[in-house]
Amino acid sequence: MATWNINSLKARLERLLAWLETAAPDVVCLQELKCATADVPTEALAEAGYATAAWGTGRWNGVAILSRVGLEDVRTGIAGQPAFAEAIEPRAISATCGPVRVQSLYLPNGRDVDDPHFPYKLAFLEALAADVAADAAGDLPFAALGDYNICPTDADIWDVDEWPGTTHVTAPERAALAAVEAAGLADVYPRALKYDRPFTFWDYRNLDFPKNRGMRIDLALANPAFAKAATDAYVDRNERKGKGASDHAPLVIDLDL
DNA sequence: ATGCCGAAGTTACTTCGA
Repeated sequence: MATWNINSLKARLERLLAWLETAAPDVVCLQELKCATADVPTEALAEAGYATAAWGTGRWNGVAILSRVGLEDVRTGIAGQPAFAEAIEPRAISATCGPVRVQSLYLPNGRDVDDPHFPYKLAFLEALAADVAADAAGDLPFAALGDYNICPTDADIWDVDEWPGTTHVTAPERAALAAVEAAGLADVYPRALKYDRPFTFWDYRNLDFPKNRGMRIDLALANPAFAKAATDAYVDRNERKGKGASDHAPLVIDLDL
């Protein structure tokens, strides 16, 4: 099982297909497709062995679930999902893949604490907390995976004092995230493949990746049945290397089900 | 080696991301 903000499905397709072959995940949650549903390369993914459920509207946002173990009961969006600029954005999709149910999430960035995008982010999290409650309490292994655009603690950013903006680390965002977890989901904390902290995002600018100026903002929030089945979790930082990389690395979770 | 931002709509520049 994996979650990965690929920052454009079209631009990342070759790397995605190569990664699917080497990492061989059964289920992958993708975010930031940056293409419309009709433009999702479902045939190429099918040739790689994966069924695809996707929701995208164009150049921004977009989420998908890839699965080679079944893909049933697909649902787009979340209950009570708030709109932004009068649009319901493609930021959530969920499906049952064999023995697990997963939700692929791309939370709003927030932009700035004074920007309308910030209360939108908090409202989205509030709706999410209610949306996941039933699955969180259920017996079926369930996880809400994706780019939450929040560092849960100060340890989840290279240096909180250097963070030039104010979003991603504020108390209201962390409280809203805690409310999602309070619905019955636990943060599946991954191990780092290098250095001591499992960052999942490094900005393209300022040599942030070579200097390991990263953030852990891609999370897997799991219900007890899912968390109990997790035997390992890590961030595949090798996928952040080289030309044509996404600015996020995949978060991979091994499950024994 | 991990290397100084990238994607996409539109067409020279803009918006967005975290």
